[in-house]
Amino acid sequence: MSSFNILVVEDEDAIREMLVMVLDQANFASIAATDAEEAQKLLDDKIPDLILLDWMLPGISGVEWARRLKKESVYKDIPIILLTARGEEEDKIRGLEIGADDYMTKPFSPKELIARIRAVLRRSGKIQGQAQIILGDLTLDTEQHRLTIGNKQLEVSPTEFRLMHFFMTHADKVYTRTQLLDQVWGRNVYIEERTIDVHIRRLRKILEEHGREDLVQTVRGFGYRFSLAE
Amino acid sequence: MSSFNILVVEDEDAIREMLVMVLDQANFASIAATDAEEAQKLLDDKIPDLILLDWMLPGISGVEWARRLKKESVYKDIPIILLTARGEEEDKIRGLEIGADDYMTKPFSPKELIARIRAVLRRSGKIQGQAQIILGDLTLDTEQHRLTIGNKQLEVSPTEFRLMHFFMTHADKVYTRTQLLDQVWGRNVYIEERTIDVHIRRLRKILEEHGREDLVQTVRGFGYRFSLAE
DNA sequence: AGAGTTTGTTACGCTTTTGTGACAATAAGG
DNA sequence: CCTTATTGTCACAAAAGCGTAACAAACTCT
Repeated sequence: MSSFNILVVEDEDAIREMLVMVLDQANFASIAATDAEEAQKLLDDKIPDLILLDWMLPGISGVEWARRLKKESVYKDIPIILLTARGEEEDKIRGLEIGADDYMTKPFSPKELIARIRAVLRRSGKIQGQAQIILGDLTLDTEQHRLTIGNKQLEVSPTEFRLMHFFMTHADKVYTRTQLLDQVWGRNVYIEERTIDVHIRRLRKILEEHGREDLVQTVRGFGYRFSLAE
Repeated sequence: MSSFNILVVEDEDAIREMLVMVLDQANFASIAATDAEEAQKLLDDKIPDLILLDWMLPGISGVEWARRLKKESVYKDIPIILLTARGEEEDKIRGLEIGADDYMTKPFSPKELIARIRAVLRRSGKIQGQAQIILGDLTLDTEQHRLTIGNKQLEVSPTEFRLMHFFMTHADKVYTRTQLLDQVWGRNVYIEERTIDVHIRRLRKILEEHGREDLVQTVRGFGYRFSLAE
């Protein structure tokens, strides 16, 4: 995996250093700034693949700077992950509104951070995941965002697509509802486990309409399994 | 589904007791200490699967102790979840550097705690034992949650699966009904011992339907033994 | 703003699972 | 061979787990 360049904008020394360290360990190259002005200079020098941006910054705030970036065509495609100490929903919504690609609430584990960075890079097309997952006559194309069975295309909702994507990349293994929530919805989501059942039901219905009956299997007392077998 | 051993280090009595109680209910075995020194002794005695560590401790602080642990190869792989009171945000960040695996801010819900513990154990790979247990032509796959004999799949209930899992991982040894209840059902479950007999019967029936007669053997006066021999 | 989708939650009914008591069968020991 | 302790088997009721529909909230897209 080639190295990516990540711009860290964070005014607190301890946190900034920690971030750089974590990134380094995960084989990301990083450049760091303590405020928006400094960051802007680095940006002019070299366009990074991703920006880790603190919400609160001296001078121009992180959000404000991000908003400006997203308006300029040169920068608007750089993915931004916002960092904030407060886990308030309001901030999150505002952050995502201005076009941030993800949002991390401090404190976060290094592993989670890295995972999110990868996810964002993947989404923005910088990391090429496997574009097509093929299982039997099922094909899920992440680039085209299409799910086909044979040559027929299935109409699935975003959640169904993600669920299907997870299943197809983790076939034959049983997952509990909790695990599915973690993996498909995200770790810090607060959703009833029974909701999974409903989504499974919807997925099954779509699959049934195309003649596939037993792809999603119930393992009573444990969870669900996606498998071509049996 | 063997129980995990969790070391709780917390100086406030009420919280520590609450933790132990919650863990117990979730079928985790726990040992508790009130300070780092005491915890170290317990650690020397037996390596736990996870440590729940209060940030603030009398004497050596939780962070300091954690840092030391992470430097010693014997201990460095034990996952640590730090517990902190609200309003120590900054400190928590610093805790990341020492390699804690997660954080919990007091007060937290038992549900959340258990969820995080599971997540950490899952990440660190401890929750996944050996995926496949193979004994002769019997295969039990915990990931796929399948039990096969030759290439035929056996339809077993959750309890039967757990029982079979225990038997296959503890073949050739005799277990009393009490032991089986403890190991397969859980320590704090109160069930009649004769119930075991019924489950054994059900298991035998399924095995018989697939031509295996004497896998589960009665040792009169003691209990049952699972064995391929005889 | 409004129509149509998507998504999460809840409630209800059905099926499977599970624990238990009753009784039959079996083993042990004099 | 008879008595007693132990185990095997069955049937049943309670509980748990799951599928499904219906509803409401949130989100999209024009």
